[in-house]
Formats: sequence, C-alpha cells, structure tokens
Amino acid sequence: MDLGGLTVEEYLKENGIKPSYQRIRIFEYLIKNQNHPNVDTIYRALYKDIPTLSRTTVYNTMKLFREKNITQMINIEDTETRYDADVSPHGHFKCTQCGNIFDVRMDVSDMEVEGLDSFRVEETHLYFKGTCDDCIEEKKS
Amino acid sequence: MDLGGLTVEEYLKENGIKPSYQRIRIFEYLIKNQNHPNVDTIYRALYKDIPTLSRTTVYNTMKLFREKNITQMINIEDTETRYDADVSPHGHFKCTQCGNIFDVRMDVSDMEVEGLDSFRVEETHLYFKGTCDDCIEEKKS
DNA sequence: GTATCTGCAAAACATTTGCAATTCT
DNA sequence: AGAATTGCAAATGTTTTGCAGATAC
Repeated sequence: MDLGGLTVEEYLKENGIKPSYQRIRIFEYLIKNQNHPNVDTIYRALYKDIPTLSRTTVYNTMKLFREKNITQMINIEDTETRYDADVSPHGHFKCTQCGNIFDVRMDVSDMEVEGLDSFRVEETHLYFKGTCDDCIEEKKS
Repeated sequence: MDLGGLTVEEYLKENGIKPSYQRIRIFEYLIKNQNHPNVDTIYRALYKDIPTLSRTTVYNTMKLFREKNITQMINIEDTETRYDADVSPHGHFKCTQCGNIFDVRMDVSDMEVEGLDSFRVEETHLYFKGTCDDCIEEKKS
C-alpha cells in the first residue's frame, strides 16, 4: 500500500477525514496488516494498545472510510464484512479452510461481460472461494 | 430455468433431497420468481398460501439446497443473503436504488486472472453495483 | 414404529442507534 | 464555548439452536 508519499494523517485529511487518534490508528492497522480484517479483528488488535477503544468507534470509522472511498467492503460470507484499504480494482480469493483472504490481481478490461449496457456500473466485485496452497499441503501430510 | 424436463419433485429427489411439501413450494418459488429473493421474501410470499410455514423452515431448506448445490448464495450486502436457483456460472448486477438484482451473463473462460495458480478454486463470484436503467429514467423525469 | 421434518421460542451474533461524556480547536 | 468525536448501553435485524410435536415411509 502506497499513500503517494503522504503520512496517514495527511492522507486522511486529503480525503476529507479529520485525523483523530483512533482513525489514524485504525487506518494504520489496515495498511500494515493486509489481512482484510473484519471489525472485531481490528478492535482486538488495537484494544491492547488503546484500552478505551470501543467497537462502535471501529464501526463508525469503517463507515466513514467507506463513504470517503479510502476503503472497500468485502462481502464474501454472509456472517462477516471485511475491509480492504486497497481500493484499486482487484479481486479476492478466500480459503474456506483457514479463512484467509488473498488479493488477486485482475484486469477488468479483459472481462467480456454481456448485458451491462443498460446499467450504470459503479462498483465491480470479483472473488473466488476454495482452498489455498498451504491448506492443500497440510491435508497431504 | 430448466430442470431438464423434470418436475420439481423429481428434481429434488434427483439431487438427494426428500421432496416435502414445503421444500417443493420453496423451490417452485425460486424458479418461478427469478428475483433473487432473501429468506424473508420467500417466507412472506409463501405464508399467504401456507400459514403454518415458519421462517426456520425456510432457513433450514435454503441451507439444505445450498449443501446439495441446487441453489447458490448471493452475498452483495452485508445485511442480507439472497438466493438463486440458477447455479450455472453467471454474474449479478444489483441496483442500489431499487434493490433489484439482475442476472449478468459472463464467460468465465474469458477472464484472465493472474495469481490463482496456487489456489484450488471451487467457486467464482462476480457482481456489480450501480443504478439500473429504470431508476436512471425515473430520476430524469 | 422409527427416522426425518417442521416450527415455535429463545439464543446468538453482527451491526446500528441514542445519548451523555470527552476531546479538539 | 462550540462542534465533532468517542464510547457505553440498549435496540435491531438476521440467522442459528434446542426441542417438542407432527409427518412420512
């Protein structure tokens, strides 16, 4: 993740977000841990350092980040929403064994999709589910 | 939707599902109404005819259908899971105005995706979000 | 007659809301 | 001081679970 040479604080300001302590820490977490976390994972990780942090603040912050377009939502399972600070067009692969989500580079321009003429497309989401290499190896041994 | 000349009852049996009255009615609803309904929509529609029906049964049934691979889950919003009795590979477009979901034909073989070599892919999901033609027209007038 | 299926009520879980206390400028 | 932000507690909405009664083969 590259913020174009900006600090997190500058990047947030640039995108119309007041850089509060919590918001900076949450965004820092997102770019340092490219693990596509859900709200609870973010909360637990930061709670160690910021014991006053509440889940509500994480929810509020993720909602704000989404509105300002500096994160995208990943809805693969119905049970949890995960987040990605990389908003460039790319896909995801979720391993159903370990639960990890991996980035998948994709060239949307390659995609020949019929029947989209009558729609104004604002978002494109592509994801795969299956088993990752590590989990395949694990089963063999 | 084509069941290959089978009745719903035969189709369910064929797929290892005991064709109870509720299951038949639910599956019939899915193939007659290609509206990608959520559990509540299915429940409300059938409740008129089957007043003893419970949401639990709809949930149970949808879980069973998924396991037997005669429906697929559509997770576009974090708030609701929707279902499709068409399990052939295709994408979806959700209009954020009216909430309708439309099928989008796609040829997966056209898709050039890098970095999937190390994964065993079991499912591919493609969806778009935006505004449909009807809702664009509506705003103009 | 025994397995399975259904459906009620309660529980579980993620997310949102209302509001009071806190923080920042 | 005034506006925005935080965080608690309660509410909401969806889905799951436990279990008793009904149904089917």
